[in-house]
Amino acid sequence: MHDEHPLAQDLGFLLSRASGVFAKTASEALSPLGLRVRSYSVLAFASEVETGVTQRRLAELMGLDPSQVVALVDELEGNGLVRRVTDPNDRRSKLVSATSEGTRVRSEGGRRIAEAQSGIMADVKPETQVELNALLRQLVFPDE
Amino acid sequence: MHDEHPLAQDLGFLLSRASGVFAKTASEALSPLGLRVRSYSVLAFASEVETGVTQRRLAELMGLDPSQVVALVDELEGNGLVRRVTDPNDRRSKLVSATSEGTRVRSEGGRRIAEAQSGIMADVKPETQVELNALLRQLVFPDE
DNA sequence: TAACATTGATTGATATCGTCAATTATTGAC
DNA sequence: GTCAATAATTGACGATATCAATCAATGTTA
Repeated sequence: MHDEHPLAQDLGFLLSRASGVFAKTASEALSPLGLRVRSYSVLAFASEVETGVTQRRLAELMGLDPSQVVALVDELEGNGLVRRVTDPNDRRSKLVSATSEGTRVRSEGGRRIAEAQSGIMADVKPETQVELNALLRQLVFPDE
Repeated sequence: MHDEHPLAQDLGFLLSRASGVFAKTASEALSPLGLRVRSYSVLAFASEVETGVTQRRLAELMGLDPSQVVALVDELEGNGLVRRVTDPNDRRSKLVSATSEGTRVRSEGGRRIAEAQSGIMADVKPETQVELNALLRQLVFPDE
């Protein structure tokens, strides 16, 4: 085992690079749908719950500044993929939910991404993939 | 085990978020040195080999467009942390190498990052960390 | 050797992303 | 009823990603 790279041990560096590999693949897979990776993520969260998700929660889930969520939802709403309604229980919040068209596009996007990325982890044992998934989830969402 | 998040299974999403956690930590750790994460990475690679690294190679290692490397090296050179000399064997290439000051700053940066990130993986078994490292390396540098 | 394609570095343009400060509307607490 | 806290929004600015075009040097080939 050689480690000529000084950053080969640097987990942050490796995560960033690995993330880039996936992001690039996903980006190309989504491009025909007119979606970016970010937009797709928002759409996916908005598709999950019938009643919708607040933008505050979206920012939290995605690790974004709330102001970025505004722009993302603006765009998706403009394309008719999500709707944004004031939460009747708290009129400060807006509930973002997918339209039927949004739900359809989200599914299509999910399929495309899965297909495009299927090769990346092909050499990795399934149980290792499961372990990796659990590890990252614990790291990203420690409270859940 | 509940997975309320639609993207909880999405490895690309998790990698991106995890990468963000590390990047933010590293960024704060490096800020007192006047370095960004990217600059530090370039400096680290430039510190590794006495003779220096070509910018082409830097772009490849870091997954960047060559034009981004130009700006990064410009900045580091301006701060006296690296030097850039024409490769005598191929006058198209520039060899980037760390100055003595650059080597010192790189060490200091490495220490700061390690300290700042020590807590993040504290709950993860050492052998799992090793496995994760190997997995990501294989994914990012499949040919090495 | 002269013509041509390729490569490495560079510049510039454009779109996206990250971070912060400030504002407005609404809610909660005292 | 006043005041602090919260959710969304806008605007600004620097950082990042991507791409096209240029220039100098090298490699290829007729």
